[in-house]
Amino acid sequence: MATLLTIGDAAKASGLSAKMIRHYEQSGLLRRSPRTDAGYRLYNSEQINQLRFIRQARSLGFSLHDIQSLLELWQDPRRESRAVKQLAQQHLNEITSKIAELQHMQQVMTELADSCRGDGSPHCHILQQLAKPN
Amino acid sequence: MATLLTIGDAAKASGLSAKMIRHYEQSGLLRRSPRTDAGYRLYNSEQINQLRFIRQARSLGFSLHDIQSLLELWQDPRRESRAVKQLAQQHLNEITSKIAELQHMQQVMTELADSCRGDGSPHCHILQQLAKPN
DNA sequence: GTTAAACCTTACCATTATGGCAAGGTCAAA
DNA sequence: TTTGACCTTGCCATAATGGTAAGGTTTAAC
Repeated sequence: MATLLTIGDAAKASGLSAKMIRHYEQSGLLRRSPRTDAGYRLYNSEQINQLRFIRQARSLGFSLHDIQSLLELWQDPRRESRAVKQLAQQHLNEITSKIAELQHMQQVMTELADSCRGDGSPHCHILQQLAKPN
Repeated sequence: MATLLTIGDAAKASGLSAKMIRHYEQSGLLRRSPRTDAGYRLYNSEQINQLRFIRQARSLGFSLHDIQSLLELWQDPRRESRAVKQLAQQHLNEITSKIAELQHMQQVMTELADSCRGDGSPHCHILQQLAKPN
């Protein structure tokens, strides 16, 4: 039984918002979905799987652009896993860079926060540091 | 000697782009700067210091919204360092959250990447995992 | 059978920080 | 005077998501 879901139910089933599902369709990530006579979008289980795929990839931080590639690879029986792994590795590298950047901020911010009394006096090492010419 | 710089030189002196300096002015972060008769913006050393302050706060990841507060505190001789520290601590918490989130992605992505052969075969654990109903 | 709630549709606006481009004015040096 | 390097404003774009508004549809209750 090809159960067809409207967008609200598809959203619940996939964990995405209806708003985003429409957006993905409009930006070419998803094919234009079949409609009822009234124009309501309808989703079958295959499409729900695709939505879940997108949600999981998003939760790993993949961009929609990368997800488009991942979807194409997923649906291509002649793909080479090399291509998938390369995308994954690139994304991993970006994640690692961002972590490093944030950790640097974290370190400096921790030092700054520790060096500020945080009381009723105006003296504040944080502001002093930010104001330093450097 | 109150040396006055045009926006390009102010940009070089502060490490910001001219575009962003204009944007900061337009969004209310900076007071509208004095102009020449021809309408060119002019910056004195105090304003250059303010620009540097902004750049350093940006490099620590503070939002422009927070920077507005920091600038106000900086310029208020009756500030309480408590207020500054609170902003810093909040920002630090956000950084820490983002790091945690990214580290989670990093861990999952590492496992996924490791589980993919990355060769010419179509078999790919990464795609399998993304496609899993979960 | 009508009505009301809960859906759905599209379209537009907002966010955040930054960059690009275009059309045009200004200034300085050759 | 011309030219190149500036400056101006204004508009558009990015990425992913949310909000709102105006209006059509479906379903359940009365």
